[in-house]
Amino acid sequence: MKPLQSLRGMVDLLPGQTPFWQRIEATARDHFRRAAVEEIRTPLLEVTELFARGIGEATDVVGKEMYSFEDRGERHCTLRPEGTASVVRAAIQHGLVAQGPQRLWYGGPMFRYERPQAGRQRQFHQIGLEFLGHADPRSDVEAIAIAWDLLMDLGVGGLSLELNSLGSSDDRLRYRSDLVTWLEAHREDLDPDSQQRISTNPLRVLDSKNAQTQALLAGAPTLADALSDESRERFLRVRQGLEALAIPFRLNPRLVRGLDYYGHTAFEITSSQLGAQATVCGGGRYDGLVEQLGGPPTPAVGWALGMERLVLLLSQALQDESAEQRPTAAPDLYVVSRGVEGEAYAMRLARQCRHRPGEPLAVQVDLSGAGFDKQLKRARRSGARWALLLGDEEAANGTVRLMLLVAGGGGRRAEGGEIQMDRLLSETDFLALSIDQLDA
RNA sequence: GCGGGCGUCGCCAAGUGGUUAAGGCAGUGGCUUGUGGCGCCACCAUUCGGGGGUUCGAGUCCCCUCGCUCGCCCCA
Repeated sequence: MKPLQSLRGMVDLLPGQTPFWQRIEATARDHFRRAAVEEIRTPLLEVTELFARGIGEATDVVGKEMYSFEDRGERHCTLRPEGTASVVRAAIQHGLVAQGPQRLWYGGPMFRYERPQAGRQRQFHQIGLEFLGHADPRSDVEAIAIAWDLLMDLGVGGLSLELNSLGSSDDRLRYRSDLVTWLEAHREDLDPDSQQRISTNPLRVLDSKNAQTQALLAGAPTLADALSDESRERFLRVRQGLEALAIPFRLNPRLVRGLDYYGHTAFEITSSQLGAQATVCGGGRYDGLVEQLGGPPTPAVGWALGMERLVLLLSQALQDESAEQRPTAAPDLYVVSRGVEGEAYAMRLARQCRHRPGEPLAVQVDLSGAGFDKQLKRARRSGARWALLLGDEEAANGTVRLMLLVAGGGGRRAEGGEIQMDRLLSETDFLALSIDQLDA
């Protein structure tokens, strides 16, 4: 029988990886809690129309990247390609926006049918933040600040924040026609992709990666010049807000978001260490979306960050750190036992250690029944600080032999001592014990 | 959707048309039911991602396909 495989672009996270994910998730949770942002969870599956209307029919995401199908009730369903549309839908459906401004975050898998490459999969994971009902430029600033602080706290270096204003929808409409006029006049000098985009999505020509096109664009009308006084003032206040918080940013007049719902503030946090898919976090303002999805007119701002890309950066950043600092799931205690009485004693003791008053220990019991040296070898490899050695003798007199497994000289060395069982269970600072504090 | 590179054991990896597919790590069992980063012994790919073809003979050449990977597109 042929072994089954996961679908293309669907990735398993093995135990060696999950500690990185847990660290990011825990840090994010903590930052959201401290910023009074509440969690919302929405279904992975939504009606297709939500994304078609929310993200935009003409976008690549909707046009060719969605996992869409009909369910048994002939409903048109889509595995969510992003989180914002669902959050907005849920907020409208449950009348959240009517109850005042919402500060929400979400996390979980998203699905886009794309060709996998570095930092891009078909099932990928995002953590996102959405502020609904805030129009003040300070809400843009705070949203960005939360993302920035979170990434800084994770110790991911080499990041830069790029910022732009897309203006109001009127600004963009006006600019769009100016730009199309200009692009048509220079059609011959553009790369084929960009020529194509004049009719499909002219703003995207701005962030073309073609060097010749980029050089040519120096003479094109800029979005900044097309902004109304009001939009300009708004953008200024966002920049001043970031400066006041000492968050460094770089203005990028070419920064254009791919989803239709963005306007005014648009930003990306990118890393130089990621290859082609360099954006770790992206977001901006989307004042029209709530209304477009059938809700009351509601200003909004938000962002999403890509977990896979962040994990990539985090594991790079931690490569230089010592093994001790890297996140692992190593137990505190590895229990080695032999003999009928000893093995029973081990099971009992392990359970008691896991429920120790004050300081429960993470305990792994060796269940192999192999010889002591084999079990000890595994104890060393488990990464545990201590090994407990239990046999019938210890079971009989209520002692345990304790072995310190310390790092050093390229491996883990063990030094032994003895400790009474009640002390093992009551010692308040067990994990900090050193070998000479043992009973024998 | 388009282009480049690559697929030999869980991981790393030799092999480039000739008979039985190196080796290392990990794993399992033993020497050894009782002690320390060991050591020794044994086991661990009827088969080289899959399918066709060329050939007396294919892991090695050709075609298709699947997958991985990097880039384009796009995006987080």
